[in-house]
Amino acid sequence: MSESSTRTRLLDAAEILFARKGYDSVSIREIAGEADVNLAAINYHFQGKRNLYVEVLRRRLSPKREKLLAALDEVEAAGADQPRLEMLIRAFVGTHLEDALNMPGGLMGLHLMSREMSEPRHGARVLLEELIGPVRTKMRGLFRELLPEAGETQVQMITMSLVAQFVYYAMYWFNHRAMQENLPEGAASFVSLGESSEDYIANVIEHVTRFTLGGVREIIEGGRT
Amino acid sequence: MSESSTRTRLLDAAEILFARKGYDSVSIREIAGEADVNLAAINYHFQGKRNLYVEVLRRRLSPKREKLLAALDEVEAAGADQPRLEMLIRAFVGTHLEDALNMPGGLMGLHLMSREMSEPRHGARVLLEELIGPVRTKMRGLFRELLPEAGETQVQMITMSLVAQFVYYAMYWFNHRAMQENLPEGAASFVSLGESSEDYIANVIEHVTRFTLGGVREIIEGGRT
DNA sequence: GACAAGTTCAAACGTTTGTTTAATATGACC
DNA sequence: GGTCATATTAAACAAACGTTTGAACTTGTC
Repeated sequence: MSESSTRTRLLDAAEILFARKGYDSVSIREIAGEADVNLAAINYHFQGKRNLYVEVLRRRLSPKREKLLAALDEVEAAGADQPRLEMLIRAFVGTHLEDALNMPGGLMGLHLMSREMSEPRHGARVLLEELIGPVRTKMRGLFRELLPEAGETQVQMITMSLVAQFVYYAMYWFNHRAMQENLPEGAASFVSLGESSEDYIANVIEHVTRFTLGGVREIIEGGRT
Repeated sequence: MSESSTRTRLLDAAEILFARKGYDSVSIREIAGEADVNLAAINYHFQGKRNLYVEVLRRRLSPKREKLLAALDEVEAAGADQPRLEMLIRAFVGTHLEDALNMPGGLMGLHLMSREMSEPRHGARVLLEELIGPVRTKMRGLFRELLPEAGETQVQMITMSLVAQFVYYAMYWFNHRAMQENLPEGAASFVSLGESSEDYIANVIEHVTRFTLGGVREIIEGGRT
């Protein structure tokens, strides 16, 4: 059935389980079982549970960082006649969500990063060093160029509102089935934004982009009727 | 020192620890130790760890629900000459964040609910039944009244973008110290939005309200140059 | 003071946890 | 075919987990 290496099978199984349940709620026996691998293989290949977790994160970081920086480069290179602010927002949200769709395990990777961002524990250091730091530096530079009137705090909060949205939407995609199951009988049903993940992601990208665009305009130019 | 009852001390300690680390990462020994209470008291008063968690959640739900519904009632009663959309958004965000500030343990309660929303596990049912359901019903009604042009999906996504932001800002408030500590030496520092929690909450309320207002306008009225 | 209900306590229960060990299997190279 | 590094395996390890037990201790009532 699965011809991939023990190491890869462990990473794949661990990624899914960590994303779904969180670090402490997953036992290495569960991971080994899911990967159809002997228990001790985890410590042989990764020298412990924590390092397996870090490696799961790390595997997604470099590709994602490169894609993000490349997408931002494109925005940077665009002419001033183009809607560069909208391009920036769409590139940022789209890159995060789309490679989550196209890459095997990508959605899990995004979900895992979202989880780690809202509860930084075992992988915060590597996440900050290898992904968030470089990307945010470039994002800030672009924002400052495109929104020269904006103050430093405004740029920070705009970025947080932007990140907050796709992090939340990513988490929601994973959790809303479980939530549906837990629903009491009479309760209102939850949001359903497309049957497939393709539909969902496309809808979210479009919505978050436009919503953020409006938010930025209100923050920067607002108050002038 | 602490004259409160064993039961209350357990709820207080558990709330802080569950919010900070998550359900599975906290042992009942840790809780009992923090509350300065014997280990077995947890099972005596709460019949188990899971039920303690549910009771921690439940303690915050009713007051929060009443405050939210009351705040929304005020908006509903406001005259059409007032900026009711802005009032609605500000009431929703403000109620969530402000009673978190004024109530002892309130910030922990908000953080705990944020966590449970992004990772529904042990308390999802009670959270949905007792808080989210009734409040969302009223929110939807108000949105439909104030934004008659908006479709059902638009209202849902606007609400999610709104919730996403203050959930993220609540989490950020709790985590950014830990993140700071984990920062590598050369890395860029994180956002600092006010020294005190009062400053932080006031800034966040103002920002999220205006950002969301702009987002809503763009979504509903946008596309017409 | 004695009884009863409610509460706290130290100790132990059986599981499950992450990790380690030592033996075995596998595959490449000479 | 023998040799060696790499990889996998079953078994065991101590530690930590949630929970239970039964005795000790309060507290209120007569």
